[in-house]
Amino acid sequence: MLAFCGQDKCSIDSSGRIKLSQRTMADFAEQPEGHVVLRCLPEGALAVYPENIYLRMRQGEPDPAEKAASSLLFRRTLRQFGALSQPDEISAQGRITLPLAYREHAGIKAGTEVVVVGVEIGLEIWSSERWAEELKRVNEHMLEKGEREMAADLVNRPNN
Amino acid sequence: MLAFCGQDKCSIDSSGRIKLSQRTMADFAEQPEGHVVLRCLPEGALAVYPENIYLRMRQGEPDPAEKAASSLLFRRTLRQFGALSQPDEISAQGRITLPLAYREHAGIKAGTEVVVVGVEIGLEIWSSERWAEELKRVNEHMLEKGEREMAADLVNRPNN
DNA sequence: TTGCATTTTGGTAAAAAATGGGTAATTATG
DNA sequence: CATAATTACCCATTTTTTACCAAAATGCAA
Repeated sequence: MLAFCGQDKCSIDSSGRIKLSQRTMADFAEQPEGHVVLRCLPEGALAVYPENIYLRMRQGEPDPAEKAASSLLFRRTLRQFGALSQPDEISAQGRITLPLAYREHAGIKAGTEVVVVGVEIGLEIWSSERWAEELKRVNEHMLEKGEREMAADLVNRPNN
Repeated sequence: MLAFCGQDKCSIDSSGRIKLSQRTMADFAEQPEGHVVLRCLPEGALAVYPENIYLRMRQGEPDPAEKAASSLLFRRTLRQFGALSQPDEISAQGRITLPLAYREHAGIKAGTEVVVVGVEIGLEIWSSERWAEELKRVNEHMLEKGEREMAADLVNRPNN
């Protein structure tokens, strides 16, 4: 029921772990043994997905080995998913450890504040600064789109 | 499930060996044979594939002898795989020895740091510097793609 | 063939890092 | 304002990593 939504602020401890809120833990509770998949997003944040969600994202190339042998582009694709995704688990106490390489990708330093954002199919973890920028960007995009909608309404359907 | 993924930093000892992480060793342990194939990639890194994956890469050629007789291009392909791939094995302690010629190809000096990268069908071993460049390139590509998506969203579907 | 020197391999101990748990402080709630 | 719940920080334990050393294997030359 309305899983994975809202925002939570929380802090990263010195070994790179965050404690999830009760609500968030409940959303992941169905996962066997707390297994989830962590993924680096190009926009500079980390995503946490339930395993089945990730598998659906990654559903398959028919013959990856043969393609990898001949195509550099395809090897990059494998690299992009392989290197930037890895299994992780949520501990019994609701903590999740973010590997160093992934923290660096997301611009998250140990001891700082992060924002945990629900994205309906899973979570995203943002550094506070980047999250503020992202929110701003999304908002501006929507406004711009609205402007264009208004303009189009004038042009296309003047008698409506 | 989700084998060969994530990134690990580790160092090469003075005789050119690296110690794989627990997770990586487990991924190889699931493979039918203990043998692996080492391969020099044109992008300047080394790949480590389970033997069965490598065989699948190479089984695409129906009649290599006949082709080799007539095609220079094909002979170059055979050369590329023959010379730049060789069997290797992972020791009982999870260590793998990289031959000097292969290390040089990948720009890896003894005693330095390398990054072990999962690529879903196997591993890749990169020098730290080259991996940073490769990651940057992959990321910038994805970002550029994202920007174009955003732009298209404004132009194409104003009523959406 | 034999002895020496060099490289390679496996093991071990010290260091570093990850993990789990507990407690104090802060925040939310009645 | 008091109580309860949550959070974050800290410390002890365990695991993993790394660097070093010894034994074995290999190659070379006398």
